[in-house]
Amino acid sequence: MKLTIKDIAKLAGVSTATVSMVVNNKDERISASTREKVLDIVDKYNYIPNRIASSMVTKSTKTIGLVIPDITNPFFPEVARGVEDKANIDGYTVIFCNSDNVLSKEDAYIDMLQEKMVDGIIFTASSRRTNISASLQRVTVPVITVDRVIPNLSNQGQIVVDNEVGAYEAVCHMLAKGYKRIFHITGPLTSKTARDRYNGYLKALESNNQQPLPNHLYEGMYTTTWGHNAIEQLIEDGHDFDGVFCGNDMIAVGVLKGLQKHGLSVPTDIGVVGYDDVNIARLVTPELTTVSQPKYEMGYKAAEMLIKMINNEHNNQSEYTLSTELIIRNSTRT
Amino acid sequence: MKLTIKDIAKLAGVSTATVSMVVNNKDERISASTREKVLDIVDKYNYIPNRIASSMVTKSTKTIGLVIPDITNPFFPEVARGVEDKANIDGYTVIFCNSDNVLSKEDAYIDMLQEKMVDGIIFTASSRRTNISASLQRVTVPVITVDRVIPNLSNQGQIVVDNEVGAYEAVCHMLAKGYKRIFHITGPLTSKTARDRYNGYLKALESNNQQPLPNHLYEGMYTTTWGHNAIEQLIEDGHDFDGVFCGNDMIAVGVLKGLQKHGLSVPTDIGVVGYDDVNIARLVTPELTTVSQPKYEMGYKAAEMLIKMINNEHNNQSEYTLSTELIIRNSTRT
DNA sequence: CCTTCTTGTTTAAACGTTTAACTAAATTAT
DNA sequence: ATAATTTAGTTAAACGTTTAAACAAGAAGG
Repeated sequence: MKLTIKDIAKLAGVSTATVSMVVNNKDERISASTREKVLDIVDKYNYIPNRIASSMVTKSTKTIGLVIPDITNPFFPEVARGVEDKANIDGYTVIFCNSDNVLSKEDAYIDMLQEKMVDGIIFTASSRRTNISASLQRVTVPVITVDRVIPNLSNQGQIVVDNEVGAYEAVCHMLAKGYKRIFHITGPLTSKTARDRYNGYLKALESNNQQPLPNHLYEGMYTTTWGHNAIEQLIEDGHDFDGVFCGNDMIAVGVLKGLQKHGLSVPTDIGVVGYDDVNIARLVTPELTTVSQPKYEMGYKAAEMLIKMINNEHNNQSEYTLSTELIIRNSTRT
Repeated sequence: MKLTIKDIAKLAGVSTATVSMVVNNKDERISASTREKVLDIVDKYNYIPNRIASSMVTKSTKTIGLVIPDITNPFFPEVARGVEDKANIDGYTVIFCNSDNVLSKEDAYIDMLQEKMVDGIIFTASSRRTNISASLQRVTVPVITVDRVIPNLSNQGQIVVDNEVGAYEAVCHMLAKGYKRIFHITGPLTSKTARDRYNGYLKALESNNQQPLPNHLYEGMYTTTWGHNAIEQLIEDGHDFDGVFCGNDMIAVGVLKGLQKHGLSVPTDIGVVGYDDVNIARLVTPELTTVSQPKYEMGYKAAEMLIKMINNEHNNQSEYTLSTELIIRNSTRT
């Protein structure tokens, strides 16, 4: 039988107000003896306050929603962990939702979260989301978008990463190591993220006085399979190349496999650089040189910013830019 | 301004009961015209029902808690995804919690989930949890333990995997391929999981008329680092070996790296087998032969079982055993 | 000794739903 | 025409908290 505050009040011979005050440490005005009496009963009967009921009156659920494409994608566990850690520190709880980058699923989740009265939402939207939807329009709580921006959404904070600089540095590194004919294999250029990386690549070539090669761009998916296919294609196309800069690590791993299959040695013949620095990057052979994104920090900062917005300690339209770090391993020459 | 059911009722010129009935499709007794009138207003004003308030009266939050050690461990994202998918199908929402295998964190989360009135909990407990804690004792909702069992916990369903058979088959495969001196590198034997795998290993030797080698067991952590260290140690110890069966894939990856460093070729000189079949297994070189655990299905089944228990469609003390599958890749001879 | 403060506690309304019990009107049965 | 039944909707209590306002009793001030 679950005990309520009323039961405890009766057992302790006080009012529910008193019990409420002592269990919430709002007990400046409560005498020490009463406090102890109440606490004894609470302990003895294992009283568990019903936060649903408190939420009704306080209008705060201490819950935030996290909408990501897919926790199974190695990029997201760390982000999620960052979110959860910061949330937990501040007494928040995280509801997590996998949208598979499907707009209708995203919207359904947004509605669900609103119904559950979350205090705020952290959202990595599909790159196909070109404008605000009805569900998003209904959102009244603060939203932090991470790595993606939702056009026309108010009450939005943003966590972004400087992808252009990250890509720029990576490609400069390749050029510095003597790779001269570098191709770019990437995911869909519909996302700003992908375009920024591509631009960084182009700028690096430019500032090293190189013309981009003809047909230097292979656009596909963010998967190992695509990486593998793309490099096969590239070889088949008869291109003369000695480097490939990849849109993410999964692609790079596929590229590594493809090159290996064709007996091309990395890093001696060909240099390969990935993006993200997922755990796999350190485990493949050769270990992958890659641009590390601060995944955990992205999640952590997102939660931090969101909580500040929830508490009105933060202006409503703000942006936080994190930077990347080039991790040099063994898929590029030393 | 957020509208409540009262506002909608007033706008539609009906009672809140009527609105409630139509938005919940309990409207057999409502006339078509009234229903339409209400629905129009609901649409027009973007009414979002407050599920917190409903929960108060229905005593069901349609929320479940998921407590795992660490989403960052590549084993768990798939489990979590399985849970979330099934939960979502049935209209449940998932609160996720990372315990880092720390008992006090586990307990704190269990308490928190109870306070938030979750309808049930899915729990992968630390292997150090040898008995039921005060927090667990307070739990009144159903709990499904996955891959771990909590002694003396009532109202518990269990999802387990037949690890002994999985290990047995793996080691039999190695023996069949001609590996004769197989060592076992694993994580802490405090968990039943680890012990079952070890027993499977021993049984396989036995049924192939082999004595276990002296000092055949290296017990450490479930990490790449430990795998690497252990194999170094093993080599240093001067053991004559031609195979290693690993407690999980992370260890196996470390072993692969160590072997490579010492110029030992896999699978020709040495056979290596992992356990779990995390995504990395397919990406290392050589691709890892491993025992696949049905991770997604474990999560999915756990959610399914939990939801059945919540709806009292399932007996309270039940167990579901899933089986493993040996995935033969290139770290063992063909 | 009366008034005013202070301290400690209680009262009761409010939060936004659901739902059992009730009612009024319309229909059917007798 | 009246009673019984059906249909369509309403009323009001309940869920378990928090918290502003009220209150009672004792202490201090004049």
